[in-house]
Amino acid sequence: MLPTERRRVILEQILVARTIPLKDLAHALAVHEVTIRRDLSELEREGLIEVVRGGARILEQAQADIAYEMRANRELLAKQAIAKEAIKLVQDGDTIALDASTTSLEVARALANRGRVHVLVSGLEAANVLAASKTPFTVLGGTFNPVVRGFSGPITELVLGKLHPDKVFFSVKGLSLKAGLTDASLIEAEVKTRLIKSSKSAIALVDHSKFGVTAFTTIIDLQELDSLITDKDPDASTRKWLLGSGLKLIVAK
Amino acid sequence: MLPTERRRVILEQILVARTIPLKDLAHALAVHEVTIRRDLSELEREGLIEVVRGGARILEQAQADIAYEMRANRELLAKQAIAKEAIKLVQDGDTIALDASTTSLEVARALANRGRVHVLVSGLEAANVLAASKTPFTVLGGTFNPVVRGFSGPITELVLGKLHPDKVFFSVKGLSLKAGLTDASLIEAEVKTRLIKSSKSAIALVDHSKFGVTAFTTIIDLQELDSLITDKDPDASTRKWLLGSGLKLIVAK
DNA sequence: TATATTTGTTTGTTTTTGCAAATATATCCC
DNA sequence: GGGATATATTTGCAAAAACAAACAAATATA
Repeated sequence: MLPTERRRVILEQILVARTIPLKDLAHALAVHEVTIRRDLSELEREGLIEVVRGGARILEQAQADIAYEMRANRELLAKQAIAKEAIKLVQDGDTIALDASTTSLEVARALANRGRVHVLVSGLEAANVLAASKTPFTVLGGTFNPVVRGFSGPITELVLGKLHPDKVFFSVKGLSLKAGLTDASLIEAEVKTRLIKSSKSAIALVDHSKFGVTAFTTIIDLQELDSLITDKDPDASTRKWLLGSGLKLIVAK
Repeated sequence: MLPTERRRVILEQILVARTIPLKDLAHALAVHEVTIRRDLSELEREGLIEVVRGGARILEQAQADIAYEMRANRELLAKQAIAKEAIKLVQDGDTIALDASTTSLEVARALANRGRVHVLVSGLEAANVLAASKTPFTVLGGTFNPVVRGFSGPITELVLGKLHPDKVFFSVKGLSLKAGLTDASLIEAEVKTRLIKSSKSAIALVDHSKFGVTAFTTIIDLQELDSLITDKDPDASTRKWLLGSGLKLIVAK
């Protein structure tokens, strides 16, 4: 088990148990106590927990942040740049829907202090971020999917049938000429598709690492997309293809 | 139990009871009296309490500060004891619904490592706890209510109309002879009422601090309740009234 | 292969805890 | 009030647990 993974598990345990003996952690993770001790002081240094004699305790104020901090965020800068562009499209009074992606999470963070919008989220971390702010928001119900840390399934679809947000921001796993916008799992793709179809305007958030990637299943046709925000100019042929379908291409600097 | 946690409990007990015999603490926490004594002098050294013969007393000046710090964990031991009893009622394969109360949050923590159940939650913290565990769960959708940190509103009700959990655990603000089970806000009460009506079995979680309290609005009639779990024996007349309506009264030790 | 990082082991120190004896304080009874 | 008695507190000590530091081994990385 990787050290970062081990620390993530430790955080999970502490989140559930609130306070936990060092011995239990060492036993559960099958490593020496010294290792756990070192992990704990590292986590304490990050301000996530408090080390006490015999173990560790959760910091009440960090409780909601922990789930978010647990995620290694790849391409964070790119996602933040994209999120910054995304909220420029938001107008007062809008209802904004966000999928459960990490890019949308950055949009949630950017929206958090904006006010005068209502947000519809399908991801747990986004809910935590917004709960910590004053932004009103609604959670799509549904069964929790640990992989994407979002909600999906029949309940989600039931709710989506009733709601019609003004704009939906969503991310994808891949963007390629041959397959269009693709995602890794059918269930998640289904939620995204429904979100997009129910909303008045759909904006895809696609960082450059997704260019040329074809994931498992196609989400929607390009024609249904209103805008696409990315952080780097795509190559000429992709660019031509994108613009050809009439969408607005926004490249964050 | 970790030493720091023990001291927190001591402080909480003193805060609740204002003055408490040392013997009771030693017995409740299952440690030697001298240990409690040493804890007390430590707390006294921190200026939080005053040690008196036979026990300790809260310092009026510190009371406000402590109360704030402990609000989140108030009656934690009682809630944990109740939660422990609650999960004894859970059977493999059950679908369990939890309201957004802090008592139900403790039930979520207790359920977290149990497995073989599906949980339906209406509170954000419970969702975070279950997400950190391996327990499958579904979130009722709805608009976030910052006061209770849970979801409510038309979306919640839409979802509740479709779901029928086996057992619902819920907490109340007050339990009194004249008004029955009461809660503080209409919106939250509405969610609870719906949850209870949609589920096959309703179990109220009522710690002793709720006895004799009448909050704003009545949730349900006692007749609709299957069980009531508490941490202290209610007085004779309340007890008679409760048992008279045919419910099962469980007192956690 | 060499270097850096992580993990485990050993050893010594500190802290915590329980027990018991000694001391202090309250309580009762006359 | 003056013991006698009971109860509470303090103190010293030893066992156990937790911790820190230094070093060795294993693993990963260049």
